[in-house]
Formats: sequence, structure tokens, C-alpha cells
Amino acid sequence: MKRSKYGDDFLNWTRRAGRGLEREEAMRRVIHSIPFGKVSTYAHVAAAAGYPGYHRQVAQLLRREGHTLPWQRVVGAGGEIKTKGESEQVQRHLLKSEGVRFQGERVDMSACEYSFRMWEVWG
DNA sequence: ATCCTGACCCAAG
DNA sequence: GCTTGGGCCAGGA
Repeated sequence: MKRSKYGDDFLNWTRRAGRGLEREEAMRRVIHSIPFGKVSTYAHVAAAAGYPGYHRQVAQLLRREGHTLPWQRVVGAGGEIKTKGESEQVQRHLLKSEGVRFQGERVDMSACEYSFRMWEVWG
């Protein structure tokens, strides 16, 4: 089977039918569960929602309806702020006002990353 | 169907 | 620290 350099578009297409809504709802719940003063990452939010590998859809969801969510608490891997321009300044300000610590340009993940209490799930 | 583009991630060089 | 290439998934043209 030949594989397009853009991925197996046909297989992706077959998976698209309808599934998006419950996935987005799960992601919204996960994002809402990030506590004040903590952050998580796109990849961890996706995985905690039950959809590992869907970090790009987390970003898409936040861009569409972030105004209804604690969007500022979702950052890139390693604590990197991924928003651009004015949103970036707003995000930094909101996080600092919640007491989130920074190391240079990045969030101090060792102190502020939320683990979704996974230690209670697998030991 | 195919191509392109994202508030992404990660291993290499 | 960089940059690059590959992988990932969905939605629009």
C-alpha cells in the first residue's frame, strides 16, 4: 500500500465520521479540571481525555472556544507558551496572576504542572 | 481524492 | 541553545 507523504488521508477520512463531539466534550472536562495556579500541556490534556496523539485538536478547540475555558492553563511541552502576539502577553499575565512561576520565558513545569492525579490511576 | 495548514511533539544533527 | 524532518489529526479548498 502506497502511503502519501501527507499521511494516509483515506484512513483518516474514514475515522472522521461523527466522533468529534464526545472527544471535544472530554477535552473540555479535562481542561476545566486543571486547578488554579497549575498548568498542563496539549499532549497531556489529549491523553487524559482518552485521546493520546490528539494534541493538535486540543489547540484547535482552544482557538475556537477558548473564551469559555481556562485556556491560559494549557501550554506547550516543556512549559513553552505557544500563543502569539497579544494572546501571549495576556496568557503570561493571567498565569502570573494565578501564582504560576516562570523560569525565563517558560513555565516552571516541575513546580506548576498538574498531573491529573494519575498516581491514583496506576499506582 | 489530494493538498495544505495548524495556539503540536520529538528525536537528531 | 538552535534547525530540520517526520509524525500526528482534522478541516477547508
